[in-house]
Amino acid sequence: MSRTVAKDGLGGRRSDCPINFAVEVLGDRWSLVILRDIVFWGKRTYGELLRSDERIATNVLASRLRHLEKEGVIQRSPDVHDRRKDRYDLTESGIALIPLLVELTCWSARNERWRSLTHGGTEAQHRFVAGLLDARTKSRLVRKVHDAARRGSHFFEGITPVSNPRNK
Amino acid sequence: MSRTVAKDGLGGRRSDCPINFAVEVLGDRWSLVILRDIVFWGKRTYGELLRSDERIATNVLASRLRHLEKEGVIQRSPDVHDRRKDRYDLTESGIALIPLLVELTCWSARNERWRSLTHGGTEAQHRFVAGLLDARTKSRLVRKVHDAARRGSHFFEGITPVSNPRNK
DNA sequence: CCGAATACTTGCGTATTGCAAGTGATATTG
DNA sequence: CAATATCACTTGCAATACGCAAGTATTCGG
Repeated sequence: MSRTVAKDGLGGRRSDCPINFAVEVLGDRWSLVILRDIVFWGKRTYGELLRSDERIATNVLASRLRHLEKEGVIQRSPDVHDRRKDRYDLTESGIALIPLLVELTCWSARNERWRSLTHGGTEAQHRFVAGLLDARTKSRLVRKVHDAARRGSHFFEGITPVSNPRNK
Repeated sequence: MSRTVAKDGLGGRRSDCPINFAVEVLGDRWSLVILRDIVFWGKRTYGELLRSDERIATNVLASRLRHLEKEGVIQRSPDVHDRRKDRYDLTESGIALIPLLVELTCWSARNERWRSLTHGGTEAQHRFVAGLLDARTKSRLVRKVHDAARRGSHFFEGITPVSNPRNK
């Protein structure tokens, strides 16, 4: 018996368009920010994700995590060492989002409105963003982020983040 | 005199993160769908954009167009041939979003949940999506979409779209 | 056993989206 | 030139999503 899909064949989606599909999975104010924290900073628990620079509300985080799990982008599992905790790991489909996250970064990196903001963060972050402006370096970086994710690790491994000044 | 920015240097943004920046510009249920119609189908007027496959509500379209204009992604101008109409054209910043739109398409193209939907559309659309699965073809396609946009044209020029069966 | 940590839920106010109808200006038709 | 159609919206209202503060159940460490 195959997966249940409405008789229009769209399974409740607004259309069969691949861009619309991605928008229905990721098109909100938080999903991609959550995935950023998982991919680049290795956050894996609810509490870690809650402490994002952008200060996501606790009920919204819960709602987005369920959504992303339902869409097959992340997978929840109990933490074996601490039974209070759950882990949220990327699925294959989630790992496949890395080029998209890089492309978002790349677009902002070339955007004047973004560049005119005050930028904090670590040296590693600045070098990453600067590297994306060169095509060769960029594809090398995508591979690195990808490899880290496959190892169950994350890109800024070993780097201590510097938090948003607003959150002091 | 420089553009006014709040004293935190973030100009009202939630953080200085480039991914968050892109999310604040594009992270909603409609912005990328509107840009898809402009880039791939050459829609330029309010009425054309209103007739999207996904059936955007008229007030929401008005709101999103103002938002995208304010964010510098599109530019509004009166139609010289018909004074009832306005044109919405991509800015440089909007053209720079093409790789992102392609990446969204690419992710869905590899996603089983998307592939299991019933797919309509034209032969040209199917060939485009299939082409994205090969890296060489993909970068050639990005260039083609880009070139069309620079000419003030669009990728599926001359192709008549087939509409969503839901909208009959 | 007890206080702290963790992953949530609940309640409530505001903002965004969805739906249907209406409006004023311009273009087209007879 | 008058009637009608087209076009880009606006308005009103309901439903959903988001933001904020507080509370709860379970587990951990001591």
